[in-house]
This record gives sequence, structure tokens and C-alpha cells, in this order.
Amino acid sequence: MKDEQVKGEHMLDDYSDALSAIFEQYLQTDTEITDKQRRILEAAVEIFSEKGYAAASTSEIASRAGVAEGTIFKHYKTKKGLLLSIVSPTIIKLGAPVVLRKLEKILEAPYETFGDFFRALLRDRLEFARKNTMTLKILIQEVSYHPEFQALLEELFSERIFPKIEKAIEHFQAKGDIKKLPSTTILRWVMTLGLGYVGTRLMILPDHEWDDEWEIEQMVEFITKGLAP
Amino acid sequence: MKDEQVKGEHMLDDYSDALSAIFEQYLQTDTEITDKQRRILEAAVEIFSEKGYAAASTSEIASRAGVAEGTIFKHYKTKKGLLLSIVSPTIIKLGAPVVLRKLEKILEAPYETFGDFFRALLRDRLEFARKNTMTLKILIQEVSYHPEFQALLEELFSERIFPKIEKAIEHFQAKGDIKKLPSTTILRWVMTLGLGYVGTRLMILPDHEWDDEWEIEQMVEFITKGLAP
Amino acid sequence: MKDEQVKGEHMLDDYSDALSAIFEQYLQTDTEITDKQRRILEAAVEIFSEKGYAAASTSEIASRAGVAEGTIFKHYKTKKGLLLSIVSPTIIKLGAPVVLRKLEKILEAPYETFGDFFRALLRDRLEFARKNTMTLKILIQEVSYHPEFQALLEELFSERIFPKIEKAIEHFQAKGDIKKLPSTTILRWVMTLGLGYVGTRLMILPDHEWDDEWEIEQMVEFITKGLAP
Amino acid sequence: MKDEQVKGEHMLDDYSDALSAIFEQYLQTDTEITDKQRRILEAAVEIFSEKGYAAASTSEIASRAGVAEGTIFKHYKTKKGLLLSIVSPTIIKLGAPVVLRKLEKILEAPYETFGDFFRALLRDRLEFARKNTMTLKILIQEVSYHPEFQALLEELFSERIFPKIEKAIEHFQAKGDIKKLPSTTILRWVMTLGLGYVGTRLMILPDHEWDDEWEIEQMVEFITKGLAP
DNA sequence: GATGAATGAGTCTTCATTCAT
DNA sequence: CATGAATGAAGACTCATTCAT
Repeated sequence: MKDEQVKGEHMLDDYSDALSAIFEQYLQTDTEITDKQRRILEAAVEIFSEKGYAAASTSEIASRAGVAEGTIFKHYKTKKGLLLSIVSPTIIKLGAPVVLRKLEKILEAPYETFGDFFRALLRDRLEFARKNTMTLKILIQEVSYHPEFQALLEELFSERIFPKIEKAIEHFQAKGDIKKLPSTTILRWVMTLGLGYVGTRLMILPDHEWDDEWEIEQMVEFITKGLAP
Repeated sequence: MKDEQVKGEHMLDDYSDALSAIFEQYLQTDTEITDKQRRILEAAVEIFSEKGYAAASTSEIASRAGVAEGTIFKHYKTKKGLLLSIVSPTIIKLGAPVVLRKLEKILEAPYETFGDFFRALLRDRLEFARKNTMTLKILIQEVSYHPEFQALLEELFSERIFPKIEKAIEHFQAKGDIKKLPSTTILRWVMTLGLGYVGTRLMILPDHEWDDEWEIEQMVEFITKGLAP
Repeated sequence: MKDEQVKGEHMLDDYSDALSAIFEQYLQTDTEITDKQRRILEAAVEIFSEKGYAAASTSEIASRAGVAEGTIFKHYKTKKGLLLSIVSPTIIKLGAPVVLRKLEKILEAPYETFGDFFRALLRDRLEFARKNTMTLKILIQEVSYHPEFQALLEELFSERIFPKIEKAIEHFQAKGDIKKLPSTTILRWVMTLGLGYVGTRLMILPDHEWDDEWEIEQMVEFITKGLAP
Repeated sequence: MKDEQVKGEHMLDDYSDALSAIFEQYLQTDTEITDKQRRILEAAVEIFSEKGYAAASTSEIASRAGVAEGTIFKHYKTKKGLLLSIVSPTIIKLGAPVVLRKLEKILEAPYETFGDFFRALLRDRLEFARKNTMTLKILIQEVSYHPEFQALLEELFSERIFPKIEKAIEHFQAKGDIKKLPSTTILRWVMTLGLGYVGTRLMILPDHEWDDEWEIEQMVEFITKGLAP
């Protein structure tokens, strides 16, 4: 699992086309990040996630980051630019594992059953969300209000993630592992359950005692039985 | 179904205790609403749901409602007061059907199986959400930033809704209808699937062609099979 | 003394000329005052004296008076009109005792010495201030900001009060009772001491224990000795 | 006299205790004042003294100072903060000469008679008031409405100024120079006369021709005779 | 690069005043 | 006469952004 996570986080190499192009403008992938820049980003993530983008003030971000007000604007032309440089990379990383070529070869490979596939995906994304909880919260809250995010997410999901998961679903349907329902419906159930767990786990009741492995196994079993042909 | 919805919306008579007390202060239940007041509320709902509470300006609300800015403040002391008088009633109505005494008597009555129970609840809440889509969107977006909402929701869910649904779950478990898993886990799955459908249906892809009855039936079947003992 | 006070308050009959004319517009001397009007005036006096004219709001006055906001404006065209109808009569009454014809005949009459004259005047005005403390406070506070008040006061003092007091001073100087200093200087000392006592007594330290008679006698003696030729 | 004034203005070194502590928060004693800040203060003093604090608008202050409205709030968090930074230092300076330790040693020193003492004090405070006329006018007008000012003044007068003047009075009484009246009464007479002169001289009739030395001498003589044992 | 003073448009809110009922 | 809903101008204050140092 550790392994997979690492992959999930670093194997962005495949983003070699349109989407990347769109993203690149928001990413200073090559620029070495300075200390002040890092502190600004950290402060911004905290404050955006605490009060929301619109209610956050750049002056509060500056003071929490311990820099002058003007410094923020040296690095990120506008407040919105700051938001973009926080959220955009997260959107990319969000879809990373699914987009991986390896995962494409799912047909030949690692997962015997749909349950295995779901388990792997959920573990991976739970770990990812654990590491990026605040940023994801910002994304979830702000997506409604920023068409750029909607466009990026739509491209990501409808052209990359969904097709591949659909392929996987169809693969397991062909194998007779799961019922022949429209893949969009299955997709929604699966995402919905996963997201429901991750969201409850990390954002709604983070202080509750959780046995992740057990919960994941129950969900796998639930889905396996629910989708049995 | 029409019947049930009507109940869901109007059978608030049972709110005869603590929660109501808390809510009452936000509700002008008896006050006859004037025309301008209605236009203000409508405009506010639209604009809050379009751009979020923090980014909405009272001057824009006033001009969309066709009233002077001062008029808003004659009726709702503050911008926040306006938000509260939109969201608070929705929070109450949100839990209405579950809190009904009738539903408490679920043991003796209407629902043969857990699937029937889920179907009824989902249909009812889908209808409710259809009628209150914008207000619910506001609630979802703003709940993180307004502790009052969190407090109300927490009281509503943890002391009213959850206990009753849990009872239902335990009832069907005792009947041997569903598997003996912790009711919190089942609860999460069920809510998550329902919410996932309602949210996708009304907020994320409202323009997609949906066959609600079919989708609901599939979900009922999925859950029934997935939870089979 | 009681007697004198009554005179001081009621003997306005002599105001038969220019000044009255100016004042009349602000006075509804003949109009019978209604109950609501009285409550408005009382509330306004309280609130103006508590927070000052500029910081007082007509809506607060209305609510303290127990009338509708609009009612104030039915009776007093503007907020300023309300202020005028409170302060203007007080300005008139302020000068009343001195302007009285009787007092003009001071030469023939009641006061043997300058000290007697001062004592009588001070007692009278102390009683007057006691009955009109709040209104006088308003006058003192607002006179700087309202040229109308300055004009009225100037007319009152420079054309009526001062000349008469000066006559009295000259009378006592001629009698050899007091020193031959410029009457303006004596006037200032006398007014200043009187005002200093009345102000301290009623506005600055109203809760202190005061022996008015004793204090007045000391002042009389102080002045008598200080002004001795 | 020049000399004394200088002392009066600069010998604040003795403020080494409680009162200073209270004041310090309002004083930016060390901060170098910028040009814009100075213009803001000047404009504020003018406008506050012309129309009163409540009726003055920050936008008018800004435009008279030739700065943007926001600039005012960069330097003084609120309109009230601006008022405080104008009035508080004046309150301190107001009591300065009396509080000086030197003056405490009045027993051994400079003043032969109570008249000499009064003359020196009056000259000094007249000069001070001449230099701070507008600020003092603001203080006088606003003291009723701002409990902070009342508290500061009360501490200043009742714990510092009055006790020392009382000591002086008792000293001259012991010397047989003045009559044995309660010192509070004498204090009131003396302050009242002084204040009456300063106020008339600078605020009520500033354009009148005044012979300060002559007026002061007359007052000294009046007091001396009036208080003679 | 970093600062922070300065800006002025924009925010929420209050207020005196009007007018239809 | 009395009401109170409605107004819109004005108020204090905040904010993202710029720019000289």
C-alpha cells in the first residue's frame, strides 16, 4: 500500500497532453519554492479551509505566514492565483492513480475481482485524502464557484477517470464478476460509497475512532454482494 | 408518493420539544410574509446559492429583489440573519419525515423490508430536495463556516434522525432481513448512496436524463443484496 | 424663594418684542400638547442629553417614546426641529428673571447690596437649572454646533441680560458697594462663579452631598469681600 | 513665564506610574509620525472641533487631510481610536504642571502668597490652552459621551491634581494667607474663575481685545481679597 | 526579492425622512 | 392623527492590489 501511494503521488509522468497544458500555467513545477512562498501556501491553505476563499483575507494570510502583504502578490499575481496554485495541483493528483498506464493494463493484471480493484483504489485515495485533507476541503467548497475548477474536474473525470474505471467495470462485467448494469450507475455507487467513507472519516468525524481496514473490508463485501450478477 | 411527500412537508406537528425551541427564534412562523419580503428571500436564495454567502453582496440581493438596500435590513437585522431565515427552516424540514411519530411505529407497520423503508425515504427526500435544491445547496456550502448550523444539524441528526433510523435498522436486523453490522456503518452506506444520488441528480448533473424510478429500484436492489445476511 | 422661582418660571409676559418674535416660530405656545407629543419630547430630552444630538437616532427616540417613527415627523418636521423645540424655550426661560421689568427697577428696590442681588439670582437660577438639568445640558453641548442657538443666546445675553446686570453693577458701584472695575470683568467673575457652582452641583457631582445654602452664602461673602472697593 | 510653560509642556518625566500605564496604550510616544499621519491628525482636530466627533465623517477628514479614507484606518484602527490619539495626550498634558514634583515643593519655594501661586498656574494653563485650544474644545465637548475620558480625567483630577492643589491651599491657610474654608470650595472657586477666563478668552470671545496681564492681575487681587482671612 | 504605506472601490449597516394606508 | 414599510444617501470600515523604497 505504501508502495501504491508513492506511485499515486509521483507517477504524474503520463500527463503529457492537453490537460497538463491547461494546468501548466498554474504550476511552477520547475521553480524551486522559497521558504516564504511555502509559508504563504501553508497559511493560505489553512485560512482558505477554515473560512472559505471569499471570506479569507490576503492580509490575514500574510500575517499568519509572517510575510508582508505585498509579498503574496509578488508570487501570486492575485488572490485567485493563490487559490489556483493550491487547488490545481491537487486536482491533477486527484486523478493520478487512475490515469496511470499501469492501471490501464488492469485487464491483464493485478486485480482478480472488482472488490480487489475497489479496495486498492479506496486505500490509495484514502491515503491521498489524509495527506491533502485541507486542500481537498477547499476544492470541494470552491468548486461550485469557480468555473475553471469545474472545467478541469470535468475534463479530468469525464475524459480520463471515468472512461478508465468504466473499462474496468466492463472488464469485470465481461468476466461475470459483477452484474450488467449501466456503468454510470455502478460508478456512482462506488464513488459515492468511497467518498462517503473518506469524507466522514476525515472531515465530518475525524476524531471518532476508526478501523479503516475493517471498514474497507465491509464495504468491499457490501459492494461485492450488492453487485453480484 | 405524492401523499407521502405532502406528509413529509406538512407533518411537522410532532416537533413539540427542545429542538423546536431552539429553532423557533429563527422562524417567523406566524408572521405573514409580505411581497417584498418574499422577493428578498427569493433573490437571496438565488444569489447565495450562485456565489456563496460570503461573496454575495446585500446590494446585489437588493437590486435583484427590486427593493432598496435598506429594506433588507428592515426585515432581517443583518446579512447573517437573512441567511439564517433561509437555512434554518430548511434544516428543520430536512429531518421532518424521520422524526414523525408515525415513522417511529415502523415496527408494526408499513414497510415489509429494509428495501421498502429505504425506497420510501429516498423518494420522499428526493422530492423534498427537488423543491429545495437551492436552499439545500446553500446549507451544504455554508455548514462548515457557521457553527450554528453545525450545532443544529448535529442535534437534529445525532439526537433525532440517527436514533430512529438505527431503530429501524435494528428492527430489520432482528427480523433477519439484513446483516448484523454496526448500525452506524449501515447508516453511512445508506445515507451516502441516497445523498450521492440526490446530489448527482439535482446538483451535479441536473440536465442529464434521469429515470428516477429505475435508479431508485436499482439502489434498493443493490442495498438489499449487499446487506443480505 | 419659592415665590421667586415661580416668578422666574412664569413671568414671561414681558417678552413682547423682537426676541419673542424670533422665538415664536419655534414655540407652539398656544397649541395644547398631546400625550404622544409630550412623550416624544421627554424621550428626546433624555436621549439627546445621554448621547448628544448627532449620535441620537430618531428611531431610538420613537421607540423610547412608544410611538411610531413617523409620528415624530408629524409633529416636528425634522430632527433639528425637535431639537429646537426643546432648546429654544429653555433659552428664553434662561434669561427670564433678569429680563423682568420688576428686576429692572432694582434701583428702587429689593436688594440692599450686590451680595443680596447675587444671592437672589443664584438661588433662582439654581432652582431653574435643577428643574431643567437635562435640557440645559443639551443646550450647553449643542450651542457650539448650531449657529441658531448662538444667535439667540447672543441676542439674549448681549442685548438683554448683560445690559441689565451691568446696570445693576453700575448701580452698586455708584452706591459705593463694590469696586469700580469694568462691568464686563465683574460680570464674568460673577457668572463664572455661579455657573461653576450650578454645573458642579448638578452635572459634574450631582451625587455629592451639598449644602446649597451654605455654599451660596460663602460665595456671597467671597464676592462681597473680593469686590469691596 | 516662557520658562514655566516649557516646563509645563515637557516635564512629563514624573508620570512614572499607574496613570501613565493607562495612557500608554493610546500613545505612540516613540513612533515617528509621518507626514500623512500629521495631516490626518490636523484635519481630524479641525473637523472634530468644528462639528463634534459624532457629526464628523471620516471621509471628510480624509479629504481635508488629502489622503484616501483607507489611510486613516491604517493608522488608527477606528474613528474612536483617532479621537483617542488626539485627546488622550492632551489629558495628560493638562495635568502636567501641577503634577510636577517641583510644584510639590511649593512649601519651601517660589510662591510667597496664594495669589502668586494662582497667577503662575493661570498663566501657565492659559498658555497651554492657547496652544491646544481646538483639542481642549474637543475634550470638553466629548467628555460626557466617552467614559474612558471621564475615567482618565477623574483619575487625573481626584488623585493627582486636586490633592496637590489642596496641599497648597492648606499650606497658605496654615501660613495665615487665606481663610480657613473647606479646600474643595476654594478649589472650585479658583478653578472656576480660571477656567471662566480661559474659556471666555479663547473659545467664546477670542476676537475681543484682551489684556491678559491686566485681567490676571485683577483676578489675583479679587481672589486675594475674597479669600483674606 | 521584500516591504508596508497608500489607495479607493466596495461592504454591511444606519439614518432621517416620506407616504400610502 | 398615527403608523410603519420603504427609501437611498451616507457612514465606518475592509480589502485586494500597487508601487516607491
